[in-house]
Amino acid sequence: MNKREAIIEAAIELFSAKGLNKTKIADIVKQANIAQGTFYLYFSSKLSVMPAIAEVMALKIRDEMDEQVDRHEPFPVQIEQLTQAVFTITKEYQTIQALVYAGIASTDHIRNWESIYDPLYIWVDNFLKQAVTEKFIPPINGETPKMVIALVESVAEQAYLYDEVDPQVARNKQAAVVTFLLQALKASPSIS
Amino acid sequence: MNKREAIIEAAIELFSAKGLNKTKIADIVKQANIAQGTFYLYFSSKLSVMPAIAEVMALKIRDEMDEQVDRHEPFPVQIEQLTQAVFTITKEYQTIQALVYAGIASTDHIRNWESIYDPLYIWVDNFLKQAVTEKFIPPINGETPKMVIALVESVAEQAYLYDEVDPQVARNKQAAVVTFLLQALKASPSIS
Amino acid sequence: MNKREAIIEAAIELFSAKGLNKTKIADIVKQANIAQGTFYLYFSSKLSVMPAIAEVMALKIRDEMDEQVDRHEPFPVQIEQLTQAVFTITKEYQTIQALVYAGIASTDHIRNWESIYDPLYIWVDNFLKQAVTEKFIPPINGETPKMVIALVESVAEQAYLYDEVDPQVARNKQAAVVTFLLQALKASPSIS
Amino acid sequence: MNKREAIIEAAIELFSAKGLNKTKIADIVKQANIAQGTFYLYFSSKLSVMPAIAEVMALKIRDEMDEQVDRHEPFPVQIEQLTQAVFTITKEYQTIQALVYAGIASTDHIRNWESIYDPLYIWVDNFLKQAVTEKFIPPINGETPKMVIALVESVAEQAYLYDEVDPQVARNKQAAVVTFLLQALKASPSIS
DNA sequence: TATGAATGAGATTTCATTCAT
DNA sequence: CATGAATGAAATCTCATTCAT
Repeated sequence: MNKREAIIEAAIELFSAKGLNKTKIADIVKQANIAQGTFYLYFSSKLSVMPAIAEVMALKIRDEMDEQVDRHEPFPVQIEQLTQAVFTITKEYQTIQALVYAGIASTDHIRNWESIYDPLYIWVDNFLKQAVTEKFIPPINGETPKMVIALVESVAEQAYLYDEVDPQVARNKQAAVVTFLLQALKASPSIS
Repeated sequence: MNKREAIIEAAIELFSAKGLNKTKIADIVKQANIAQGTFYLYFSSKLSVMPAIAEVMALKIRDEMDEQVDRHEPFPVQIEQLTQAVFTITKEYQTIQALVYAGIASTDHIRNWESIYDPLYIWVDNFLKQAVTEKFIPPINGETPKMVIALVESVAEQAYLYDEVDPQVARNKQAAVVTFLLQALKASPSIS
Repeated sequence: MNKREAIIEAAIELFSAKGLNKTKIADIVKQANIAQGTFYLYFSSKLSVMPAIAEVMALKIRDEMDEQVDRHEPFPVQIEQLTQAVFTITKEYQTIQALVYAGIASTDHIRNWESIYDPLYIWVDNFLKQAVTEKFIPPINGETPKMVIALVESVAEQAYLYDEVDPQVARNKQAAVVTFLLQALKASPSIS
Repeated sequence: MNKREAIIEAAIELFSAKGLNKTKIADIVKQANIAQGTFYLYFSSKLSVMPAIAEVMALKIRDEMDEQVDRHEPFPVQIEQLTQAVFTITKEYQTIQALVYAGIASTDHIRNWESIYDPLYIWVDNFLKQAVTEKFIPPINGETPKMVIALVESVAEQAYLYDEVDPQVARNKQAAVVTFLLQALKASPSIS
């Protein structure tokens, strides 16, 4: 079994559950079933795992979108599917997005951090451009993909972090963000 | 002199400058000019200061909005002023904003998060409702104020977090978020 | 209300319940309903309360003996009543006897510590001498009173400290110590 | 070299010399020649060393008895030798004995106290049973071994705890406890 | 590569004591 | 006499990191 991946997986799980500060390297190695010293063969410190985590998380969201979004559906449905993908991942991995920020804030500017999120940005960018091509929405600004992701992630976090118990609350928030997004993107009313 | 406030102020200053992990309680008490033990009369740990900081930050943003937004201007201008307020505070307290987010998310004092941000939510809610009254925008969803804040904060963080030197980038992002917001709110085109 | 006594009473209760080390002066003053600083008007330190406690405890045991022992009963019954008195107090104030030792061991030899226990020794000494006079037992050694007290206290502590749950165990131990004592004192078989 | 044993040995030495409160964990690790953190690999706190110390002390007393008691001597002599063993160890480890007692009573690790003293109880139990077999004493109660130990330990502590300079006092107490015990055990008068 | 006991610097935390009110 | 917030020295404890195996 790949120990590097085991570390990343363990770190994601523990950071999600206990937060960055309360997770000790001792916890990570225990969870990953490796020896204390082995950690340092793959990473130089706790924070140095963060970029790898961010990368994995970005891919998880992208793949979830890829899986859930059906390009044959009307555009508003696709938008709903897209938000659903983010909500699903956020629910499973709680606060990882905030932790990524924490990682950035705690580090002395990691190079090309943004590029780690590129696969996700590119996917959403393509998604929106195709919608433009298909005349579902008017041409978009270059910042739009990032804003779409940021918005949906923020709402998803608020849905699961603070209101966790009631699933209806999450559904309301998701509906609201879908509407908000469709308006922001000036989506043509679907013919349905 | 209020020692509790001195601690919060010192913590904001030091967390901004050195980050959460590199700031020691010893640093905070030194900065606040109090004894080591006095810290524990007011807070139980370093992280337990975060909610108080979040409260202060929410008020800072609200007050900045209150100051910058001119209700006599056309609505799109007001939206620009509102985003400007968030960008101003985010720029000044770069890391604190991410830290509030992540720091709080990393602890278990999260429960009252929503109430901490209430003053800000209420301000934006009133702001939008007045815009509805004045027919600048159609009636809004209850989740809209939170989405507006979340969106603008996310974009502002992305603008300033990554050590980007170019101020033009921030300006672009701000312009993009203003446009995005106006569309999402279905603001009537200003007459200008 | 007498604050000095309030402190002693609070200390007995807390030392019994939490032990010497885990009891803080802050706990004592809280329990005694006085201010932190007030403690130092009556005692110079936590340990300096110990002699006062020992004094109170010795008197408690003596008074309990005085109350329970009926001089008109046959001697073996009186011995049983005497042990009963010790068991009663030990049960109520758990480990105080051991704590008194701890106090001694933690201090740099308190003067005339033994004299604090004098009232109890004297009572038992008188009790035994009367039994000698009444020919219940042959003449006793000067150390006997202390040995009687030490033995009964030790057994009582073992009864309540480690075997606490089962009341039958305590009863067995008490019966055993009564028999043991009667033999040690060479008590004449009672006529019953 | 076994670090756990080094810690226990160092703790015994230092608690004897300086008492429980004045002995710091820093002192123990220095004496044991290990690093500060290593202490916590073996014990969770200063007090949690006490049960281990108690175990060692019980074994010391048992071994001393085993060495001093000569089964070929008349029974009263053996009893004297047995008490002598306790007095010897108590004199050598004055404060430790009281500390074991009080220290253990002050914590919550008490549960296994009886099992810790088991080796000693078993030795005395065997000793007394052999005396029964050899008709030196009539059959004994199950509690008797514990009472014998408790009594002799209490008297020995009283003899040495209060800094009494006069060795004659200790000798008197020992003689008294021997007589007391022989009577309690209903030992047949030796033929001498 | 992999291990995990050991390290020890440096962090957090405690709490007896003081002192201005 | 009484108070209790403030103190800060000194303690406990943590945990990232190392290194001999």
